Amino acid sequence: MMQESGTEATSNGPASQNGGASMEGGSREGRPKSATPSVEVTAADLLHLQQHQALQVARQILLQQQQQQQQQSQSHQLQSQQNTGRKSPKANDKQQSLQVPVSVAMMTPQVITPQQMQQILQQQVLSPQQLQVLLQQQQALMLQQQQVSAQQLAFQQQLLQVQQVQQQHLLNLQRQGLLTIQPGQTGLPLHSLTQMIPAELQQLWKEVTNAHVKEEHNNSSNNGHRGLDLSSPAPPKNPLLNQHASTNGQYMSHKRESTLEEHSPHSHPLYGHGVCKWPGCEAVFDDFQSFLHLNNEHALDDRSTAQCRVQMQVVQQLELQLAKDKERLQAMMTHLHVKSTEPKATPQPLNLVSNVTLSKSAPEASPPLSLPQTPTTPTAPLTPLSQTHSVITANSLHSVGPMRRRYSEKYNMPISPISQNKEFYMNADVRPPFTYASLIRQAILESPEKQLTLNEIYNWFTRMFAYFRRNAATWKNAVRHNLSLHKCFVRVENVKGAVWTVDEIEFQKRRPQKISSPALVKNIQTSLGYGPTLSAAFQASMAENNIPLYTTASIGSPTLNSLANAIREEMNGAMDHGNSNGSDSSPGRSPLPAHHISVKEEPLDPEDHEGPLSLVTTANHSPDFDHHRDYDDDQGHDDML
DNA sequence: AAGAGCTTAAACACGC
DNA sequence: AGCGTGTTTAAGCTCT
Repeated sequence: MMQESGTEATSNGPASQNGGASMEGGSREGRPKSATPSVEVTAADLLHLQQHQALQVARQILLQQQQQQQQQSQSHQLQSQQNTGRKSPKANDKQQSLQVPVSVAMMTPQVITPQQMQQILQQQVLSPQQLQVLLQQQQALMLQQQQVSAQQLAFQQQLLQVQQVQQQHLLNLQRQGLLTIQPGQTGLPLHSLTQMIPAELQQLWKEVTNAHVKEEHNNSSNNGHRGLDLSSPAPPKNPLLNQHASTNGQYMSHKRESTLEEHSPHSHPLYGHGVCKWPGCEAVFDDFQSFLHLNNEHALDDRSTAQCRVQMQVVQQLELQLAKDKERLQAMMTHLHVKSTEPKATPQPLNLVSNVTLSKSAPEASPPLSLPQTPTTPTAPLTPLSQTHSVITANSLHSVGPMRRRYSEKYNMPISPISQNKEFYMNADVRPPFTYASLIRQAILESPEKQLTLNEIYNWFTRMFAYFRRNAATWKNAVRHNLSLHKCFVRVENVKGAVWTVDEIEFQKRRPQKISSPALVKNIQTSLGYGPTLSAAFQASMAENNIPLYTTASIGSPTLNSLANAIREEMNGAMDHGNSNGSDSSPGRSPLPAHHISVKEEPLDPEDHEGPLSLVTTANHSPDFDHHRDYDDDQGHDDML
């Protein structure tokens, strides 16, 4: 597949200068050497990610299906029950998945739980057809077309609401070039997304659908494979279905119209400021009447369905992220002993605190810095932004990312979240946003004895970062180079040979790089971008936040995410000045060429003390990768040369 | 524009 | 001779 080529290119050899690295690194870094167009790579990677995701989803669905099958015998009985008691029982997963969205949407649109969303999403991710099939099933069961219609309508409404929230994100993404959706072809990306599903997924799908479909639908005999083909309109299997399912065009149009009508004149969730807010569609309409294009352009079809799915995913991710950010905020406030004026979310603020204390150097605990005020303020603004972060799964990211972004390192703030990052970097071929020095330090500090042999350091790199599983010659050379170059790394002769240790004082002395406001602003702008390829900053922020860019779904979020991060960073930066510490080191060149965003993350997860690097693992308190610095730095020596 | 930090590449030395 | 480990130097970038 495309991605393959892209990936391969990347993975190629280190031999050629950056070989693989160059592609990723090169392009990302904007180095002249790499010839690979970053854009292409990005696209390919995205696809790759999408596939991964699709596979996962497929597996999940398969499981669900299996469960369902087991319950098949009961299904018939349940079917009758469905008509009456929907809320109840989850006797039948499948049915539930089908009904949940609908029924829930109708009653309490916003109350849909993540799980429900997930279910819906999963089902849909595979294919719109599946959704349709499900709907058909219901219909067949109910034999009440009206009901079906109502359900779809409700479902759509739900989707619309969700979209309303996320709409902007998608648009931003598009602007960045991540999504090349154009007004006319709103759904292309999505299509590609679903269409790119690998053979493996197809098989899975077949298994699932065949088993399911055959058993339940005699007439659907050969549709099993269709699920994947989102691009093609779903062939009507069920007469009833055809009426609306295939319709997209008309039947749904009617429905949609009614939907529109339901909204007060000139006000529709998908219509704002004279622009159609449908994801990827920025069609301009002078008047609300014209906006009826919604019925034509965004009727129920594969494309729209796929978009809805994506949107749902986005929302889901955002919800998760929001929850996280709330937690983070709470933790921050708790840590700073600031009484929150707002009702914040969950507790568990301790995390942050604990982290701090954990850091060995923490002692100096850096004065919480002068953040005091920040916390409160940020809340409001951040909230919205924070939503952006999509919490995605590690694997989803694509490797295109820019390599190192040191931003986060610069500031003393603990960087992001990370427990997830850990996994993220372990699985995603994404370059961690830290300098080699920082990574090496981390590796050493994580070791029980705070010392490692060169080979152990290598192993740590490969173990913790998928990115370092290739181009060994390149990064190993860099590791050695850094060990020798930086005073902070001390070689100690050992019985067995030599081991490397870290001289924290020296490490802290490293000159920190701060990002001035102007720069920050600039970064933000670029990241918001309107830049062609997904801005490095953007990626960086994602990486640090653990946000994989995965699917197009998350698409929109990143932008905001980076913005949010940038803001946070700025705040941090301000504080930073106070305590300069540079701990962090690393300024490495951020590979992000022109734009970077300094993403600084804050501590969010308790577990993650560290930034992206956080590696994980270390379950033990990691030596504070970042915290450390954060706090230590204050010591005063700082650097700033 | 200069200086600094970082990454990458590469040459070279040493020891096993 | 080959490989791993270390050290250095140099070039190219980005950021301040």
